[in-house]
Parts: sequence; structure tokens; C-alpha cells
Amino acid sequence: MLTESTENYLKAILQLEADKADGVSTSSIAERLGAQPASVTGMMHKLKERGWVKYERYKGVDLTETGRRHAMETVRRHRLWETFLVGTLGFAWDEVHDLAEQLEHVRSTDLTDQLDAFLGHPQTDPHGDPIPNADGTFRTSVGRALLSDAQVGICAKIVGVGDSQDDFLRHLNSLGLGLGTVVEVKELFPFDRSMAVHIVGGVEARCHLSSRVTQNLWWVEAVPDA
Amino acid sequence: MLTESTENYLKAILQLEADKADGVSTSSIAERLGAQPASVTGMMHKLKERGWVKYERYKGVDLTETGRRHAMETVRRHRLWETFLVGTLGFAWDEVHDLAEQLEHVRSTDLTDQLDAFLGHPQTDPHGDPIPNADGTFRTSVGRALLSDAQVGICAKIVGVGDSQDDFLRHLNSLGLGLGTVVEVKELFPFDRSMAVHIVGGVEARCHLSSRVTQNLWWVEAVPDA
DNA sequence: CTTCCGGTTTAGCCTAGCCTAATTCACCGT
DNA sequence: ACGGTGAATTAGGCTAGGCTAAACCGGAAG
Ligand SMILES: [Mn+2]
Ligand SMILES: [Mn+2]
Ligand SMILES: [Mn+2]
Ligand SMILES: [Mn+2]
Repeated sequence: MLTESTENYLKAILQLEADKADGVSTSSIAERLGAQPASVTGMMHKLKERGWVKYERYKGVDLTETGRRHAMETVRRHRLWETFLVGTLGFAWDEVHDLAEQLEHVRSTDLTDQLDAFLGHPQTDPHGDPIPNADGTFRTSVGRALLSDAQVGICAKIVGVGDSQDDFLRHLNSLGLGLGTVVEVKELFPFDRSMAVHIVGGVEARCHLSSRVTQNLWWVEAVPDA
Repeated sequence: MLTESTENYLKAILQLEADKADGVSTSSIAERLGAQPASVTGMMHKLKERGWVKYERYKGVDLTETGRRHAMETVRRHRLWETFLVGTLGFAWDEVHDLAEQLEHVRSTDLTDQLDAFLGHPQTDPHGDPIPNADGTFRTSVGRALLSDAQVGICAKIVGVGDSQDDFLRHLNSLGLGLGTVVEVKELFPFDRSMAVHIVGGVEARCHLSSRVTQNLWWVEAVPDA
């Protein structure tokens, strides 16, 4: 049976697979979930016998089709609740993660679909991450790139964050950056891969962004509005 | 620490205390929660050492002030979520109990209060039950009585149900009864304490209600609208 | 005052998850 | 081919929460 804990494990594996191709290590799961590697190994045995992961000792884990579907459903609920909390209840984007982490475990297709409809079938959550459809496929995803890959002179609209941790989001708040913000890339500093930008519509002339920041911001070409 | 399970126990005790004065029996708790009496006894020891109940073997349990406050907070969240599900997401009143039973365990005063504000600080949930305030007090409660205590000739507006089980609510649906329905008491049958009523605005001339039904409906005097 | 009986409690066991400590293994460099 | 080393696994233990079966009251009836 799906429990809160197994859902968290499956979701973690899904998100780690996104980066690391295949063969997620038990220690990376442990780190992401704040658990001990030994606990993860134990859980992998259970997930395997339930048919949700492919696992062989010392060889890492992969989701099965069933496991991936469960994980996607959890991600869907997580992002819908985040959208609700920010869009409907008025929370800030750095306040909703922990709440959604709990709400995502209320499993009810009726509830999820009604919520989705009430929100108007949003494409992305408050952090710019795409919300899966009920069937587990992703909604139209625009081609986007990391700000760290942008060239000088480009006008980039921020459309997503690579890290939804509260402290990163609050850092962005204090820099004056948010979803929809448009920045013009002024200068690149190869030494530490940091970047100077101008925030269009902002008060400061220039703003300096560390590589830790630029590597966690997604952007698309800004279109001057009509 | 408050867990989902302890919250369910505290809530059950609160609701059983409402009827039985003081000294709730372990078996009544067991029945309400669908658990074994032995399990309840075990949990009572834990609740006692956490200071949430007064308990002495063979003498039943009562909530302490702290225990009562926790229970009230859970009831508050339960009823707010029910109101949200029916009023905002469009669920029927017989579909929301099990969902609220899960949602009520997401503990966050911010979330609860924001939800309350979004809903416009409702007085009652979709079953007519009063929603506690954040401080644990009840909101303005109208004087109401059980339909089984109504006299012939009275025009009664249904304002609450004593039993929120799905099957009872569906039975009311099939009778054409709901919150706000006005009925005129036509005849009482002392033999089985059943009652014949006319549903104001309904299609049928008369409707026969068993005592099982009339003892679970709350009413107030119907005021003819202007 | 004694006996019964049904509700209550205890005793013992189980599963899910998690932890620490000890062990094992894969892989890399020599 | 051979160790070393650090990651991964196993072993063993803990808590929460449940269940069954057996033992244990307390109050009602004789
Ligand atoms: Mn979670
Ligand atoms: Mn998000
Ligand atoms: Mn509950
Ligand atoms: Mn209710």
C-alpha cells in the first residue's frame, strides 16, 4: 500500500533521476530525504517487492513504470496545492513547500481533479515547475535554459527556479527577483562564473548574481509587451 | 507529539463526551474509531502520560484542558475543509467526510486561518455543525432542537444533521431533505415514533420519516421570507 | 455474601520506519 | 593481481500503533 513515506521516497527518486540519468544511489536519496543510507536500503527492499523500483544491491535504483506513475501523481498533487496556497490563499512562494509536502499525501483523484479545475488547469506551480496532467504526462513546456548559460546583452524573463528551498527563494526576494522578472545580462565574470544584470523595472542599476543563483534560474527570451 | 492517530483519538473522545456527560468508556472509543478495545486502552496510557486525558483503569476517560484544545483545533480544521470542499470545489455533502478526515491532520495555524478567511469565516460546516474559532470557542450557535421533539403543525427549517455518515446523508438526499429544507409536521405516530411531514416546496404531498431520521435532524422555527 | 458475566485490561506478538554499529563489496591505483 | 577505501548493506534495536487471547475486575443477581 502507498504510504506517506513510500510516496516521499518515490518522489525523491523521480527527481534525482531527472539529473543523474539512471542508477540513483541510496546515499543521494538519503541526503535528499534527511534519512540515513541504511534506512534507504531497507526501504528499497520494500519498494522492490512492491514492484515500484528496479533495485540490485550496490547498483542503485530506478523507478518502474508503476513507481514512476505514483511519483508523478504525488508531484502533481504537490504542485497543485502549492498553486492553491499561493494563488488562492495568498501565501508567499517561499512559504508553501512544507505545507504542500503534507497535503500531497491526501490521495483522491476526485479531490485532485476538482482542485485542478478550480485553479483553471494551471501550467506551472509558483516556482515555475510544470504540473503533470492526470495521466502523468507534462503540460506544454516551453524551451527554457539556465541563466548561467545566457550571453551578455540578452533580455531574459525568469520563468522558473531550479531549487525551491525556502532560503533560496528568500534570497531571490531580497535581490528583487521573482517569476516574471526580466533581467538584461550586462557582464559575465569567468573567474567565479558570476554575472552582472540589470533588473528591468528595478531601482538598482546593476545587480550581481553568484553562479549559485544563475545555475538555479530558468529563463526564456523576453518579448517586449505590446 | 501530536500524531494523526492521537488527534483522531482526542477528537473521538471530545465528541463522545458531548453525549455521555463524563467518563467515556474505552469500548465506545473503540467502536467509533473501528479499533479494538485493547488498542484503546494502550493509547489511553500514552494520552495520559502526555497530559491530554484524565484516565484511571476501569473508570473511563475525560479530556484535560490541553486535550480538549487539541481536539477542538482538529474539529475546526475538519469543518473548515468540509466547507471548502463543498462550497469551493463543488463536492456533495455526503462526499467530504473521509477527505476532511485526512486534511484535518495538516497542522498549520497559518493555513487554517487563511482558509477560514478565504471562506469568509463561515459559522457552520455543510452538515450544520458549528465551526470553532481559532481560540477554541464556538461561534454564535442558534437554539436548535431535534426534529423528533417537534409538535404537529410546526414549520421547521432543517439546520443540521446529528449524523454525518455518508449513508445517512444519501438517505436524506433520496428523501429530498437537505440543509435549509423547510418541513411542516403533519402527524406523529407514537407506536414507532415516526413522523409524517410535508416538504415545503417539494413534489410529494407527504413524506414519512422514521425515528432514526428525526432523531438526527436539527431544526429551528421557519420564518416565512419577506 | 457469593457468583457470574461482560466490559476492561494485560501479555505477547506483529508491521512500518527509522537509527547506529559492524560488515561487506566495488572499484581504483599501484 | 592486490590492497585500500569509502559507499552500501546487514545486523540488531527502538518507537508508534495495532491485533488476539488470556486474565481480571466490578456491579448486578441470586
Ligand atoms: Mn511529502
Ligand atoms: Mn514547487
Ligand atoms: Mn482524521
Ligand atoms: Mn461535518
